[in-house]
Amino acid sequence: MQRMTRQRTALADLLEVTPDFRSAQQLHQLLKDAGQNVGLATVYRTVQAMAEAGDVDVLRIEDGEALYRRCARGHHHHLVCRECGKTVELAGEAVERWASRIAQEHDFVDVDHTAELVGICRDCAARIYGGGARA
Amino acid sequence: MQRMTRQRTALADLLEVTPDFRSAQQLHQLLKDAGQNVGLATVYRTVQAMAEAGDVDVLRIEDGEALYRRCARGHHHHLVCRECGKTVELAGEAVERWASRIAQEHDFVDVDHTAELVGICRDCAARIYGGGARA
DNA sequence: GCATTGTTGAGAATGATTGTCATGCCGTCC
DNA sequence: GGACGGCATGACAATCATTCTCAACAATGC
Repeated sequence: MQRMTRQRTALADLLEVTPDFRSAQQLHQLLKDAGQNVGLATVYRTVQAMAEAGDVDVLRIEDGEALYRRCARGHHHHLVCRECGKTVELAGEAVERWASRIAQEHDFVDVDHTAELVGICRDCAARIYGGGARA
Repeated sequence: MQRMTRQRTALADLLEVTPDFRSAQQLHQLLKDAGQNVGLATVYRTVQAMAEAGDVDVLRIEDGEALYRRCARGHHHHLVCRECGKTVELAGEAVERWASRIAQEHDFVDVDHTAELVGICRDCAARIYGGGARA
């Protein structure tokens, strides 16, 4: 049984109002800043349970650190701004089709796939490149 | 300038004959087993340099550990068997088109993407599922 | 050969994540 | 309302991949 504790409520509430991907360490700090003391181990445990339950998405950045974010149920992908963290959820049917076609072509079964896009959003591009066009 | 040292040669030779993704720790152990003592730090440094140069591919497994593998030059994706590690390199033009279309739709620039497929190859499927069909 | 300078390696340091286990609190039953 | 059983918590230790440090080393150019 999943008990609804103060800690889990606090973390769920925090994720509800946090639009960007955050590490477990960051979430722990944010809770502390908000006066909600929640143990680091509890943050890790809870966030992992939520990931398994499909309530949050997990993203691994370049150095292997795990980032979490509240997400819509169901399979989808992301487009993330590497500057500000702004995230767009993608249905990505084209990717599903590609993955299943490749799997068939090579006689693979039970094929899962990961597909993430990382770029720079319009606002950050304007700020960084001074509004100039850039491919 | 890049000097050709005994250590780099040994690592390059090892990667040349290693078809599957291996962690830096594993590569270090394999070198030791082969009588080629190469420091762990050197393995990490060398493998990272090779990754930057595009001579090896990097793959992050679920727990964040980095795996390396000799690869063809140029951008491509992978289809990996989660049982035996068998790897197929994919040109994946469909993914490139999808990524660039999504980037345009959302006004993102400088968009990189990752896309990896993980499944079970025909041989392993036959071994595991007893040769029966399975989607 | 010899100097120059990038490279190596042993071990310490880092930092995220996980394990430990006594204590605490939620849900339940009375 | 109050007791109880057991999952949940948290402070801290432990783990483990990866990076750092820096003196000793060895390619390369001459």
